[in-house]
Parts: sequence; structure tokens; C-alpha cells
Amino acid sequence: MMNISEASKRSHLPVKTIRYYEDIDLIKPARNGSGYRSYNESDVHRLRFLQRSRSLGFTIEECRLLLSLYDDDNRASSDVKSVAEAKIKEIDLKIKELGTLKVTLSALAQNCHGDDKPDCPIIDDLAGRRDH
Amino acid sequence: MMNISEASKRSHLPVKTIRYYEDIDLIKPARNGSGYRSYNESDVHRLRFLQRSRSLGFTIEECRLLLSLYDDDNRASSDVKSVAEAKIKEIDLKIKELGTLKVTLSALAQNCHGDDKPDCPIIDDLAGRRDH
DNA sequence: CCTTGACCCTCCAGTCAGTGGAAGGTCTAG
DNA sequence: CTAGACCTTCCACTGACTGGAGGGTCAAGG
Repeated sequence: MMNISEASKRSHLPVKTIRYYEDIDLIKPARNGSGYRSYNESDVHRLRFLQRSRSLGFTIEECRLLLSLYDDDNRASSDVKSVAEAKIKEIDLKIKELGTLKVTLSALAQNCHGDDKPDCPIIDDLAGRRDH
Repeated sequence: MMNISEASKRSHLPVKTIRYYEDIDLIKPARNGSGYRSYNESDVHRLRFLQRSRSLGFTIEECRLLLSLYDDDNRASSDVKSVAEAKIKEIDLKIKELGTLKVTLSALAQNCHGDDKPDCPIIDDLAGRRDH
């Protein structure tokens, strides 16, 4: 059993974040006599699970679902896989969107001389004064 | 001069968003006798400028900067270009991060059978039980 | 003249996933 | 016994809106 700062070190999650996760019912540590949170090894596993899934881009609600699958020894691996695949699709979409954005912005930047003169195709485009 | 819903149509910005932009001092429309906001053509240009720059991924604060450059007839085009280039770099970084995420998640998903059995390499990874 | 419905207004609360800080209690080493 | 490093709760803030309550205004139709 350990205090929150030790759990923080072992899970690589900030103390504030751990308390926040308790607030939204992702974890329920025990309390000692003076009201301090007290974490056991399985709590730390849970926190690490959260740290890892958040860092992979899952939202809190997805983490909640993944945790329930983690808790369920009889879940089908297909249940987990479908969550992962949905997330991969989302990431893919986001990458494509950003790619489009980059192309557009790069084209604008390339047309801009970047000198001391006031003429600027970027501003013209933003203002709706582009010719194309 | 037009009411807010007409300005919304012409700028492709939701009414709520236009009011919000006023709240944070991006635009200051006139008011008519009964307190209704009243937009002229130059207000609509400003709103369109905001719509376009937001859709290109600039934050509100960046839009505020771009607007001040838009207002300044003597700005150097290099000032604008540097804002655009910084944004391109950010987008690039984000794309790379998402690419890494996608590779990691895809590798996990590929190792998962996705069947009715409980064994799941994705959960194992999240739980820190991966072998590699 | 009155009503209906489409506008408009302000203000408050909520979103997401935390982060920062204030005010105060507890524990441990010197 | 005291300093300082912990711990607690609670409230406010972030970005960029969005939703809704509760009310005022305006134009058309009966």
C-alpha cells in the first residue's frame, strides 16, 4: 500500500490526474485512518492501463470501456479489437484532414514573398480576395 | 446593414459563434434602436476572415494577430508568412505524432485475433503485459 | 387590435481532460 | 517543537464554442 505520490511515480501519471480519475469513477483507492488515499499493486496496474491507453489516443470514455473489458476475463478479443480499429480509423481521418490543411497552407505560404512589402497572398486569401 | 442571422449566412459562422467572437473582442458590430446587432459589409468580411483562418487551423489568438495584420495596410508580408509557417510546422508535428500512434495501434490490432476468445494482445499491452 | 412565430437579447452551465492554487490537516526528521 | 514535505477538499481556469432558460421585438395574418 502506498500514498498518491508513489502511485504517481509508478504510473507516470500526475497526482492531480490520479485524483481526477477517481473523481470520474475510473478508480477507487482505499483510504487510511487520516483520509489519505492508499493504492495497492492492482490500483497501480489500473493507473498504468489508463496512462497507456490515454497516450494511445483513447478518450476517457473509451478508456472506461477498455477498463471494463480489462476487468472482464471472459470478454471476446473481437470486442477489444473493434475499439482499437475504430480509433485507427479516427486517427487516419485526422491525418488526412491535417494533410489537406498543410497542402493548402503551404501553397499560400509559397506564394507569399515574405518581404517588407505589404502585398500578401495569405491575407488576400483569408480575406476572400484570392483570384482562383 | 443586417441582423445577426444574415451575417451568419454570409460568413458561414453560427450565430452563437459570432456572438462569442464579439464577447472576446474580435468584432464590434453597431447596435440598432432595440439593441439588435447590426452588421455592415466590412463586418461580414471580418467574420469571413475569421471563418477562413479558423478552418485553416489557426487558434483564436493567432486569428487575432492575423486580423491585426489584415487591418494594418503597411504590414510586411514576411510577418504574415512567419505565422503561416509556424502553423505548418505545428501541423507537420501533429501529423507525425498521429502517424506514430497509428503504427503502434495497427500493430496491436493486427496481433489480435478478433475472435470470441478472451486472449487479447491489445489488453495485454495496455496492461503492461506485452512481451517485447 | 391581437396573436403567432420568427427573430433577437443576456446570462448561466456544460463540453474535454485536465491544471493551478488556496486553505488547511498530517507526518516525519532533526 | 518546528520546518517542510506530504496529504486533503474545493473552486476557478483553459479553448472554442454549444445549449438552454427566460425574456424582448417585429412583421404578417385574422
